[in-house]
Amino acid sequence: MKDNNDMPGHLARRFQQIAVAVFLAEVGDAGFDLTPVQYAALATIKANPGLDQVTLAGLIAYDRTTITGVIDRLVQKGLAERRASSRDRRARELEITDEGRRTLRKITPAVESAQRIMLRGLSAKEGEDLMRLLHKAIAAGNELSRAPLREVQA
Amino acid sequence: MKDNNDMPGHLARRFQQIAVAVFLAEVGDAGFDLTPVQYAALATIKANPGLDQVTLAGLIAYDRTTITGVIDRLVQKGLAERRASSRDRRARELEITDEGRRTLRKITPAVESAQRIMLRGLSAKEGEDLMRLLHKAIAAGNELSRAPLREVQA
DNA sequence: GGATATTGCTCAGTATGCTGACTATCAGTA
DNA sequence: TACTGATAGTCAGCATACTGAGCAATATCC
Repeated sequence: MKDNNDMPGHLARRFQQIAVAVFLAEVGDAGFDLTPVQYAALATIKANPGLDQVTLAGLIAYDRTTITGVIDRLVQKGLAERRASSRDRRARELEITDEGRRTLRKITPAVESAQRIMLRGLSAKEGEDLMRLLHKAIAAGNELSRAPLREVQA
Repeated sequence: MKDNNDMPGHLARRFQQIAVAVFLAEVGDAGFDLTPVQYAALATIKANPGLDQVTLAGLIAYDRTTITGVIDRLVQKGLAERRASSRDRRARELEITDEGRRTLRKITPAVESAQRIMLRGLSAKEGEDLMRLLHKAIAAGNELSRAPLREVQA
């Protein structure tokens, strides 16, 4: 019988599990309380001021029902703001706060350190290969999850 | 600013997200209601009859608090049994049921199909490379998560 | 043998992720 | 303008994962 550990799905789960643990440890040691998911959302809000929740979800491939709670927590921590859109009364425009900007800036070294640690078993070339292969597999499977990645339309 | 999509942590999350979606779709189409996590647990119980929950958790790198619920659901579906150990009254010995065995056998094609689909963007060699690199990164990071992989001691 | 430490398991609480349903709103069309 | 369909967001419910705490039982050490 094939070992679980030889299945890509199982390896995916395990790598993700380690990645999250490393991220939380590094960021926690730096004195911040922010999850990988919250970090990605906050960084994307900063890079795309005023975007709505669906667009944000598409940019980081989160489900729209997941993003609601993530933003709730960012708002609750004072890192982001959610306000009604004037163009479309269904939509909420998202903005990063000064506090959010400060947090992002100060947290960056820990985030970068985490990315290095989760690849620490690999050489530089192997790390690049892994990222390239993951990218390729993800691109091919993008439409297979309920929350595919969506580019911003011009 | 570095794009989220260039961070190994983000790629890990996305690949895992797709892997789970593909698994559920293939297994669901085959007429079964089993998650990737439940499948791995059930297959590991079958391969190691009578093992206790902590050992099971170690073999598939699940947290001990997570495994409780997973087993609850396997038992509830009639696929596994949990009974008190005679050697150690704290421990629960796990066994697969006939129904569980039948399910595992019938579900295998769908599981294998899912593994192929999640790598469909890659050539055979690229797929092997990805698995090898994931393996290596995971081995180096094994102790960094709360739920590391543990071999069975002889 | 008895105190102490460790271990197996469970539980409460929190954070992703998903399915499916629902409301409010907008867009296109007859 | 009224109808229809699509879209933005939320909610309830379920399944991982984790933190931290606790209980019961076993192991270890003096």
